[in-house]
Amino acid sequence: MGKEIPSRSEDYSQWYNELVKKADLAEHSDVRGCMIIKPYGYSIWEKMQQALDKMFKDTGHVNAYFPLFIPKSYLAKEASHVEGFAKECAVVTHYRLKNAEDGSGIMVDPDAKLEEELIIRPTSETIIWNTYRGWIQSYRDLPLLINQWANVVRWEMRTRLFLRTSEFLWQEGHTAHATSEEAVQEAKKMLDVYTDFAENWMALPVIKGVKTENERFAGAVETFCIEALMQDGKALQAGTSHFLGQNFAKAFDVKFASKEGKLDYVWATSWGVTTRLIGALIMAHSDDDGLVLPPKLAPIQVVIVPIFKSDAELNAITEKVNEIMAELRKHNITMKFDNRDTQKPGFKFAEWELKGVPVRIAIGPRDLENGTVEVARRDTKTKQVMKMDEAAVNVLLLLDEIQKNIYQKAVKYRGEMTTKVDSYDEFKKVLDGKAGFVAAHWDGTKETEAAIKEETKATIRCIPLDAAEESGKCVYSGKPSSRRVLFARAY
RNA sequence: CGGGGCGUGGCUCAGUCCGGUUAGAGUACCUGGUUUGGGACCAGGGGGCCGCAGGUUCGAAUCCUGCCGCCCCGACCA
Repeated sequence: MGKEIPSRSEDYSQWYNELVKKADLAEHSDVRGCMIIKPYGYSIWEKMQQALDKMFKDTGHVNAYFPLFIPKSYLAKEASHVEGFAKECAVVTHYRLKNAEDGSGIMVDPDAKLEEELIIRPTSETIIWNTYRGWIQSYRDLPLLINQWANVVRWEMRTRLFLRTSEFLWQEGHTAHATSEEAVQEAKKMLDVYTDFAENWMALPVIKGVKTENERFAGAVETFCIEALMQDGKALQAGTSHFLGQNFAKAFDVKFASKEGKLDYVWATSWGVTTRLIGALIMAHSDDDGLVLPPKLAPIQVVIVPIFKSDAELNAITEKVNEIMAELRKHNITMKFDNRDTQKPGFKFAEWELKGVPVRIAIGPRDLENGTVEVARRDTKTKQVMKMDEAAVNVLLLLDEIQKNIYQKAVKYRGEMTTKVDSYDEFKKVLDGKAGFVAAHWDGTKETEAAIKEETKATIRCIPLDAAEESGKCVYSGKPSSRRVLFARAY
């Protein structure tokens, strides 16, 4: 983009919006709060889906699909669940339109009112648990490990491309278990899967943790999460995994006969990640020139730009390019040979950098003469000339190196942006100054958490799972605390 | 729903305070030519009910009234 990443948060929002549009990822729809994901943006989601889906399968899960519509009465069955989602539900009340009698156009037919309203799913726990009742009778039916890829609708007041839209795409896993321990283990296992995905695919370091009661998912006993840090110093929840206890089993009367012949409610988990991850990817790695995509998720991993004056020259280059591409294709590298004659090389360089393609190969007459190619990497913006017959193998190594490098860069940034503080003054100073994660002692009460949120807009992102025991005093109340929790302003 | 900002060719905007020729620029687009190792240049061309409706005026993008829409900030949230 050739524009510096702004540090002020409003400017950062605008910069982000501009980047999303310029890189051809998505745009706002005319439909309230909805987003159109354009082909380039969607192809990143497809890459994410492929990787995640394989991880789910490898951990024993299978895919299924449940209805978009949820009868209102289902949603009402779990008290805290309905309370959590009631304010943001889209509701279907009628099933037919008709021509208005006064000729003013089309109108909702008042005679076509539904007896029971249907809610467009904001999440599928209720309809799935209503279904599970019929699927589970015995311990032999357990565990039930199902995932669904779907869209959901939450009527958000304020939307942002990818980070929060009225409709979004996600995957939601819903599992049923015979014991509490097994369910907790499942929730933690899926948190590990998300962590693995974030760090090794997205090159995004995350903190694994537990949510406080205030931030817990509506209907969960415990919410685990991964929290990431964006380049403007704000935190982003990148994924959640919930231990639901027996809440939904009780609400939907899902019992099983144990080996001992006793009847008991089953134990549940649910877990999900969304297209928000694309937003995370953008905000974690982009630089002044545009997107920086980790090679493992880049829809195009290598772009090849020929530099030519004549058709003859292009033909000679194409011959060499085909050899390199054939070699790379053996390793399942996705490539684009940008042989358009309508744009100049400099234009193409800038365009593919904006789109975050990790590696660019340029071949011109000079290279044909010397038997070389120019290889440029997106993350460091450096380039080197190398022998043509070594290009393929070097590019493979380079892709790995880029993947590691952007991860390391993000780790370093997060380290610099995580501050331990021991007083409330310091706490506020850090939040208003460099921002980022603030590790502080907290007395464990809702009231303190709410007061801090009210005064500073910072929330407890999580209680890190690996938080060391450390006695201290709550920065707000001065009461004793046994470990630090992570605060931040968040998306 | 509150606070701020904005609506002018596809996009980004100037012009509005202080009304006055045919409404401008950059960019994108089309044609021709020269170019091509970091976002090309020259020449020509097409494209506007200035958000909508009403009012004031000899005359409105500009002033007044109402409405609609969008963006940013906050409340809500993945």
